[in-house]
Amino acid sequence: MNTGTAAQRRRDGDTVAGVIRQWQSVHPGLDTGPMEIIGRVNRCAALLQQAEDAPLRRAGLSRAEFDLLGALRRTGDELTPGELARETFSSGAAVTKRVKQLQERELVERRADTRDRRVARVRLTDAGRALVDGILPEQLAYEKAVLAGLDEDGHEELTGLLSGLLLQLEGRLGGL
Amino acid sequence: MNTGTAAQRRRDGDTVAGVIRQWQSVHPGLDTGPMEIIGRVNRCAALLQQAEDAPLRRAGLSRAEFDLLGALRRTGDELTPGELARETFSSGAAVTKRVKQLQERELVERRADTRDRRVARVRLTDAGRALVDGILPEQLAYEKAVLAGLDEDGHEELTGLLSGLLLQLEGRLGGL
DNA sequence: AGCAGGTGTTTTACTCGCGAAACATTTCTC
DNA sequence: GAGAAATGTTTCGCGAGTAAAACACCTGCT
Repeated sequence: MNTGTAAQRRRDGDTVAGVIRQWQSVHPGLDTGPMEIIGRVNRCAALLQQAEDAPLRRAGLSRAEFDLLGALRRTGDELTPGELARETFSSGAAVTKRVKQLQERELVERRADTRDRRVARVRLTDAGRALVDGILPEQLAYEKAVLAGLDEDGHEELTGLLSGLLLQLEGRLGGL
Repeated sequence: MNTGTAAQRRRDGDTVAGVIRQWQSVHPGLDTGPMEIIGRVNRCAALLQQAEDAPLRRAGLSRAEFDLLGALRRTGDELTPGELARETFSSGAAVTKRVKQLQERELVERRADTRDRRVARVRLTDAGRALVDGILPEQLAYEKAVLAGLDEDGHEELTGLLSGLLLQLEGRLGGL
């Protein structure tokens, strides 16, 4: 005897489903449809960050610091504080502080731009590059393990759908 | 002439696609597959929070405060600080502080439990309930607008897939 | 050239959240 | 029923992030 599809059974089983049921019972008319997706995106992100913060802290880094180092690593080049702020979604002031600390730990270097003396140029040291290259595969391996519960087709589909959602969000915010 | 499926065009167009390309060009061997999903989940969550924080601040609330009020509202009952901490994913100390502030604004009340004098019981005032009931539909309407870009079937599918991912994450973390 | 306004970065002052320790009360154990 | 262990909450000290002001430099106008 089966009470529904596999997707339905999944959907009724996570914590977000419980939250939505609570809202429904308190506010019977409310359109809780969006929560089914948005609530789950938020909760997934929160749990993922929580899980990935542990190995980072073992390496002596906060997530924000790792994001900064990662941005430098993947662009393969020097970035200015302003670019780093945009790239890592944080304020300029926060970047200033983080760069100072990472510099003291000799993970990044800064030099003055010769053309425009307002701007600084930040780049990874060899130690900084090595640190990122050591941590990143660990993170990816953990993520791969989490995703192993979904089949191949699921990955494809999920990627496409999330991409659509993300484009909506980026377009909508970019438009303002 | 068409260069690929709609999903592919979407996938190549968002900012996460650009980040992944950067990693690939700097680390050609790396298995960046997980980023296609995890990276997008994280970015979606970040943009959503950013978008939804604005209306909250207009109402004089932080996201954390709104989460606390929301937990009280949807359970329909009194909660202890400990329960609120678990429900809102934050530390007990943070809950203590927030309750104190919300109490000063007369959005929540506290009374002592008669059975167990260690525990406090926190509940919404009428003003607190009205505030949540005013904000929530606004949030849901915004979310609905964002999701309007995806079709009906997309909602169903996305919900099911995210739920599967979330179950993995909750099981994995719960097991530790 | 000189200065008005724009852009990039840092400093300042403050808020917020956390972990650890302290405190208060209950529950277990003998 | 007295002490020990467990449980629930609050206080304390600190680190991190923000917004706004201050600062430094560039650029275009006259």
